[in-house]
Amino acid sequence: MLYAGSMSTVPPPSPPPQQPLEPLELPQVGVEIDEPCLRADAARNRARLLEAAALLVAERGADGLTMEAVAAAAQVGKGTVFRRFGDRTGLLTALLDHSEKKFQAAFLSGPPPLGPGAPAAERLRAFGVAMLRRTVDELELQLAAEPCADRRFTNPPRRVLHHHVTLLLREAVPEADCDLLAHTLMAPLDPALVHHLTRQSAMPLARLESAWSDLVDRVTGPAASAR
Amino acid sequence: MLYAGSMSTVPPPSPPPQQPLEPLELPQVGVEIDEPCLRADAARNRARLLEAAALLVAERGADGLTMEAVAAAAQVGKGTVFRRFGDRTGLLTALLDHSEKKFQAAFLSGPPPLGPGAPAAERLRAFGVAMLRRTVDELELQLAAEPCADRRFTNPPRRVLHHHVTLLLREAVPEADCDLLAHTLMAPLDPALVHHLTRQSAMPLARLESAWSDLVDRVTGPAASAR
DNA sequence: AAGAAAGTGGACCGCGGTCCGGTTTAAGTG
DNA sequence: CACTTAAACCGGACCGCGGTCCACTTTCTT
Repeated sequence: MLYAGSMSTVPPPSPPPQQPLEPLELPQVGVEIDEPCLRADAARNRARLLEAAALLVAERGADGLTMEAVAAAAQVGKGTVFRRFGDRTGLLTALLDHSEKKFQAAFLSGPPPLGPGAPAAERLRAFGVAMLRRTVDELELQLAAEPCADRRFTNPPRRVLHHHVTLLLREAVPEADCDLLAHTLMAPLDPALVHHLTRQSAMPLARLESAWSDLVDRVTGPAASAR
Repeated sequence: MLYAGSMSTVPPPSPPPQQPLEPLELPQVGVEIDEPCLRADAARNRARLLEAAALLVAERGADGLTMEAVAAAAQVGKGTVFRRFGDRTGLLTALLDHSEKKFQAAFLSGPPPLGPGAPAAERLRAFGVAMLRRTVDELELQLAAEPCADRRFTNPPRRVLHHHVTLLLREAVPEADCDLLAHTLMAPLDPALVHHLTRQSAMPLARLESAWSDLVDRVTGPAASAR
């Protein structure tokens, strides 16, 4: 439970409560969040849905994953799917949750150079490479799970990654605007871009990796005081 | 006519031809493309549609822009809207076309430092600032017009911008992988990010601008030969 | 046992996108 | 100019999907 992935239900389904301030807590590294602990039937249906979804994706591709289809395959009402996962993106995200947590564990507490122990710049290099590999592996799902426009920077997994990069940057280049720099740095790891480059432009993964490395060098290098 | 904006109909509407190779020519800077020159009624309807669309956006916001609504407002069939603009994104893009062309003209042939005549790094700085301003101005439309995932890097306007940045980078840092670097550099100008930062995080525009400037410095600076 | 909370499911809605029979336009042709 | 014809265009019925809603059922607690 590194960031309270989609193991949990979509926040408070709907009814009364809604903390007025800090509606979304910045996911602290390694924080534990009490899982809502679903009711028996709900948990059963959740499992069935995930299983059915994975099956559907496997045999028809991510585009073939229809909310209605997955509901039918799991012998469950359509409304149940939405109650559990919020929307289509939520379902896709849940499918990626496993790998997401593994990845988080790797860079939060795994062995160097990805995990703590190595110098920041080196960790950044390792981070990009690992991320690229993971993205390529799950390209189809990652692409399908990408939320549309206004939620692209608001979803928890993304915020965890961004937060991590920000911390590393603060260590490597304390004088920079690390928050913004982190956003920039993460751009070449974006699934949509990776897809465009590797699939539509047939660019070898190695080139992406070396470009990432160069980028880290440039960014963590001296802050050319030009201008 | 800088890149054959959406003044033209969606490519060849549908029927027979389809050049097997180079289905989308990289928009050369300043290239002219013969406009299909619509039939009289088609041109009239196109104008009406754009007018109606602009009106609808003005009074109900970009989210209120429905293909059916704009068709009705222009007293035209729904099919016509799709035939003319391909899809919703196409319509939104057409609405932005005017400003797009103006912007292109500014950095392709306008006065320095945005246009030719200034050193590359300086042009890059100007480019980012201008782009940020424009994006903030038309945030709502830009956001709504953003194509989903797999077409985000394939649309002509984006390619023109990317091409331009690539050229400037080649001038400023010939030893780098300028194609990829351009993608990275353009990330902080992405409408979705700008929206997230300025609207959802209340970050002042000035900070984005200065971060851009710093970024250009870092990127065009010495390629720290670490590693 | 009984009430409250949580969960369920399928009818329903709106919108983006497709399709195809009918209509209009524009370029020949006598 | 009148007429013909083929291509371009039009429009609205139609489809599928994502998402909502709410009356009903199941589970949990005491």
